[in-house]
Amino acid sequence: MVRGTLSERQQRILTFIRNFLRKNNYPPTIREIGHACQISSTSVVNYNLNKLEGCGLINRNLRISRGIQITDSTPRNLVSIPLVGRIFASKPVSLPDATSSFAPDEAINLTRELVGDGSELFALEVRGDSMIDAMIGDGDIVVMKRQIKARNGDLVAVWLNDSEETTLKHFFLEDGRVRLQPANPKMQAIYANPENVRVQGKVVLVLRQMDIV
Amino acid sequence: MVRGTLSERQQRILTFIRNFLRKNNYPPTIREIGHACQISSTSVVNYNLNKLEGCGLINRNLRISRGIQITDSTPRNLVSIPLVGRIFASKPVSLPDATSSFAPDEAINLTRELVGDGSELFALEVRGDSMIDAMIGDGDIVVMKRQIKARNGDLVAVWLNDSEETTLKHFFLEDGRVRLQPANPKMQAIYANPENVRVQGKVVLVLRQMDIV
DNA sequence: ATTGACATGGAACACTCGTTCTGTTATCAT
DNA sequence: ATGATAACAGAACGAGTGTTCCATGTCAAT
Repeated sequence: MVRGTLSERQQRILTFIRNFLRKNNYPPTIREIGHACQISSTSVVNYNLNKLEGCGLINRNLRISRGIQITDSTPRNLVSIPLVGRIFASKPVSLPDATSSFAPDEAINLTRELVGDGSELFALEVRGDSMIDAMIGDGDIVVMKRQIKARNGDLVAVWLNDSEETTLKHFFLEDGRVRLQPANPKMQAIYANPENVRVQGKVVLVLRQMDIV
Repeated sequence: MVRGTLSERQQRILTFIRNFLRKNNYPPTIREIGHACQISSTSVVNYNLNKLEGCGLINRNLRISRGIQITDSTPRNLVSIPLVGRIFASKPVSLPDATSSFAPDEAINLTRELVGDGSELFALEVRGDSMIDAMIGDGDIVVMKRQIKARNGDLVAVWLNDSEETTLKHFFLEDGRVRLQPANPKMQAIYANPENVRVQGKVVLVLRQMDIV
């Protein structure tokens, strides 16, 4: 049976499951479906659920209660990224404590499509225009992956010992020295001694949110 | 009971529920939790679940199977935003057809926290460095809300009739003329006649994705 | 009319699963 | 010691829930 050849009942069952799932975060039982769709018999619901599974629209885990999964629909794989603080050019980034928990409103939720499935992610809000040469402005949010080493070309947050500041630059290790290249091609690169450069993390994603009316 | 005063068992139960939910899209039963956390007695699981509910970390729907909801954590409200094309400075943006459907891989999923619940959203990939004065670089993705009129201060995509190009600028209508202000404060504003300016949409969010290892 | 595939109802059965009850252990203040 | 309280274990009960079987109705093809 192909998609499109759904009976009206099957259509209603499917949308009911979707709505129920969105509202309750758990799937309905056969009897709940039947009640909502005016089907008195559990066997009929079961019958139509099997049809829907035949179409590949749902998955059923037999013998367990509420064992219905909707196959299509939006990818549910969200990552909750803690917004651990703000980044100033004059201070090193304060990295999150691995054991600490964070308030839920201080987190950014993004899909895995965007940030991958790696852990060790954290987000910082940029303060000031000091990162403007990396095309990152005041109020922007940078999602970073905590790592100590950088590969050539990575956009990383680095702490410079001598000038005592944190900046976001593209990292290159060349001829025994570190070249820190701004993203903006009009601006000059900085050269530094590797011992004076401490990599704090690598930028995975930049997010700038405008006012929503 | 306050957060942070969770016993190790309660902590493990909570994370197990999270993982189970992410994997199966339906909550576990008391016995499944017990099995995973090495708790032989269902009453103990029940006991700790009530504790967790007391902290407000979960909600329980009594008497129904798998009736556990996690209160914090992932908001399920995703918006699928069609990636309708690329934006070049030399061309007007091609707006999406309202009736056309789009391939699912050509969409970006974001939470409503980030983009609001408005419709009329579409995304464009920026090509070239022509928008660099708005701190938007090659490869960036701008999420836009389709609208014809702009309010002062909005970052909008505008088509300039005389110079025949599209740029992203902050929009100001002053003294009968339009001031287009780059985001980068170091750069000069452009002044134009209102008849020569056609607003194509307002930028809601900018997204820059780096390479993920 | 007859057949057969398909969709439906109703009921009974058996397993799943939340709840509750009783009892045990450990800790701590009285 | 004594009692109170928190945390735990085991068992049993009953409601929740998926499954199965049999009977009924519909509709097109024969």
